[in-house]
Amino acid sequence: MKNKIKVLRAEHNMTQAELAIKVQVSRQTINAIEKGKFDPSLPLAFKISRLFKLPIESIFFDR
Amino acid sequence: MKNKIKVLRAEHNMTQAELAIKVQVSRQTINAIEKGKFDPSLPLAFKISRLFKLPIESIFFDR
DNA sequence: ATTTTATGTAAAGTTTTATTTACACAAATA
DNA sequence: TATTTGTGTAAATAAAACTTTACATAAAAT
Repeated sequence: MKNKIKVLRAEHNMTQAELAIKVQVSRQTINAIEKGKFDPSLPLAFKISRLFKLPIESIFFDR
Repeated sequence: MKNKIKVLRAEHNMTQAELAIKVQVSRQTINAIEKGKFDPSLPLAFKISRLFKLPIESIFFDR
């Protein structure tokens, strides 16, 4: 599953570490998700979605 | 995290077993998610969302 | 030129999600 | 009444998400 987190971070001038703190995970977790190493849990996807004020479907792509 | 899967199943006249087959998980996984024992993975949430043709946010509720 | 900041990555370990097998029970049906 | 169907649940296990610690590197700032 791909995602637009890196772009959204750039648009919001936010580092991986800053985003990690805001959604309460480790920086490595954000990095891994951005790099496609694994998918976020549903609750984490919701947190990211709310932070950027965008629907989950417009941030994460299943296909 | 709560969800409306049981209601959506009812509306679509679908058993837990049928839904399980359609989204390719075990019946017990569907039951556990309906009963709130755990949250689905993001890919599974997407599958359910596509099946019922509804946004993830209208099926799953973080708060 | 040196230090700081941001990112990438790796290994070991914990927690959460999902599977498999199995059984109990109620309601519908034969 | 006996059987089938749908649901709830449990224990053992596997797989995936996430943490922690740690190190490497490139770019930006001092």
